[in-house]
Amino acid sequence: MDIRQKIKEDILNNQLPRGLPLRQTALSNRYNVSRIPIRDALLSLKADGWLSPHGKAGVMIPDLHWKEAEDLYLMRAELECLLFNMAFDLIGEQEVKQARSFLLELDQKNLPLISRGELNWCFHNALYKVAKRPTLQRVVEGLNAQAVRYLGFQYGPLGHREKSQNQHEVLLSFIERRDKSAALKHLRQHIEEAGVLLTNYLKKIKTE
Amino acid sequence: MDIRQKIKEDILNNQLPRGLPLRQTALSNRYNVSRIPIRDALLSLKADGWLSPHGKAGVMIPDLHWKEAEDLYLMRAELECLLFNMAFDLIGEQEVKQARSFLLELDQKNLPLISRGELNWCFHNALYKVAKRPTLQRVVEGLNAQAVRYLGFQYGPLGHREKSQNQHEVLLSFIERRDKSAALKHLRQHIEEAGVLLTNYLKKIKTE
DNA sequence: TAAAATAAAAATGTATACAAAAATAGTTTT
DNA sequence: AAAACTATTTTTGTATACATTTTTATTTTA
Repeated sequence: MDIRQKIKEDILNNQLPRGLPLRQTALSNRYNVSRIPIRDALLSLKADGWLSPHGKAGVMIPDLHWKEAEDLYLMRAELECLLFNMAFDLIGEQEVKQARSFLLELDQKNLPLISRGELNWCFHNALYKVAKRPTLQRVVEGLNAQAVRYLGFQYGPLGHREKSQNQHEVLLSFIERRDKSAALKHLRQHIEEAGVLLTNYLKKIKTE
Repeated sequence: MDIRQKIKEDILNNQLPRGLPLRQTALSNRYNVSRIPIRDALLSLKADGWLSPHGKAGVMIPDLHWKEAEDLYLMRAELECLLFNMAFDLIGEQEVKQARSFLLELDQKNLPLISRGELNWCFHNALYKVAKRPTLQRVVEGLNAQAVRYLGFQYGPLGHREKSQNQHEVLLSFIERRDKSAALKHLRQHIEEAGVLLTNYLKKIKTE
């Protein structure tokens, strides 16, 4: 597996220090590769919002912040509805079937967070991809990837797994009935609700 | 100046071959640096949508496509209105003044395209930044940076410079009158109009 | 002749070595 | 004692060298 992915997992599982600078040499020892691929990974993760600058040259793992979560979910709501709207008429049985298969995988317990994030994106993307809008799709994919940093709360203290799965099912049923406006409205609510729950939780634990 | 920026300029000015793979060695000779910083720049530009994959490992300069332009401007319209809405009540004389100074710079003739792109972003950002929403701002900045690839059309055959400048002025006057809903509506129209003009033009020259 | 397989080449990816820059510790000065 | 400067150490950035992969050209086979 590639370094970038390993670092993301280690960030999610709190295996790397938060706030302190990540040292390329230390990471190159940890993952048994030279500094070059480490450097690549750090630059790339910084560009994707998984790392932030530390001082003039270093990078660090940024804190999770309600403002970031809120922004990510606000953007997801707007852009995914835009994309879903473009896709809707082109979604066929094929896509619904594929989406359902990802849903089934998501039902597994003890799935690593990063896999949950990927599968969740695969579900949504199975519906979006028929729109054939690569640029919009790429941005939306990036937002979903960033939101993964917050998944520990959703599947942990917020216990949002079951509700989210139900909403996914309902979305598919609206699609099968070809009820576009209901599907759109439901998708927006699905995203907004997750965002509000997460944001409020983050605000709360901040003040405590 | 850093390599990344130079490559962007050379892409805009058609100094590099479109569609063909960009060879790291060739670029390292062209810019008189080793392959490592070239590689960094190519990876980073690929992540930002300025380059696309070519084959299994290489990168190339992607064609300009109406679909991409349309997506970029649709996203800009949604997200910038979101951000502007958050910023509006916090925009003071300071910010309007700063925005106007960028507008003045944009009035210069014979400004390189890449500078026009930067100044245009600076104008918008001068208004957005008071919202203090780094995540949303970063995504919007990325969209603006991608849209720069299409600026050659806007300032060339479309001759959209003057109109755009007028719209910027009108936006500032709505802000000074503290007319939020008019300002918001106008910002959306400003972005959507630019998008529609660009998209239609790209569609047209495609079929000719 | 076209397709598949193989061999040669050229390109990218990674490791190590070195240069430049940044961070730290120590010293001096006020 | 605090601030400012200097020297040292550490860290990142870049160059060169090597390994691996990918691409291209050639040959073989159907």
